[in-house]
Amino acid sequence: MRDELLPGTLDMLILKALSLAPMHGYAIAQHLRQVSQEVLRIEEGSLYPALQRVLAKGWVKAEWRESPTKRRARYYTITAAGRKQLGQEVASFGRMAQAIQRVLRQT
Amino acid sequence: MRDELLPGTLDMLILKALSLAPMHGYAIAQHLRQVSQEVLRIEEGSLYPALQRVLAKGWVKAEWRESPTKRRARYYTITAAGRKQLGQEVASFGRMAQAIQRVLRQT
DNA sequence: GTCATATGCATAGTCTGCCTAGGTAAAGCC
DNA sequence: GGCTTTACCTAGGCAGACTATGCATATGAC
Repeated sequence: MRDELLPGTLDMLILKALSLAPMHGYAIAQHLRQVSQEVLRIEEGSLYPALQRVLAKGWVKAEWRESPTKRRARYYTITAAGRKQLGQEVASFGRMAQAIQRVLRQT
Repeated sequence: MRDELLPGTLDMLILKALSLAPMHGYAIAQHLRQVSQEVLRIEEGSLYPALQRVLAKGWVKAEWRESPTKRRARYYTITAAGRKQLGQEVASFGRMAQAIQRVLRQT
């Protein structure tokens, strides 16, 4: 088990964050960290490759803008395909997590 | 997201199964599949390398015996270190799963 | 008898995907 | 000027699950 993340869930978490509002990469990491109460800490070396992945798959669109702090930032927006993918991943995750919980509850 | 498993949880699931009773590999796979109601399907190419791993780490012991079906089978028994590891992994998984659920519940 | 199926173990090679470690750069504060 | 924070990115490595394959034995169907 890794320390910061359940492997395989990163794309889903990114899509979920973007389903609330368009965000730039750094803000996604902060959002996840905050909402998860510091449990999920997304490293930059994980985050940016993941964003390239979801971009390449057409689940998000990207656009360069200026962040509130005046720096250039790449804003990502979830697409319709991305929302569909998100739904599937959430369902799949729920199924898995429940199955694992069933195993762990056994006595 | 892979189809059959949340990556990173396999060792934990194996240790959990063995914490109930010593078992051979094939039986572990069947047990997990059954308890999870067919959701967790452990492929043999995942299972046996995983058993080697937990064996190498001292979390289980192995012993050749005869299975109820008269075939030779390698029975695994969890060790004290294995139980400790299991406890840590369960705690860690719970923390992660809860954090992810918090993210997914956001609106 | 033999053929299929289920049981049981194992490895080689591949691929995905996260991590470590590095680099760039601008804004704000002291 | 130097430090911290914000913001992006890539190269290289490594862990771990998957596919594909091979071997062997017991049981039941035919």
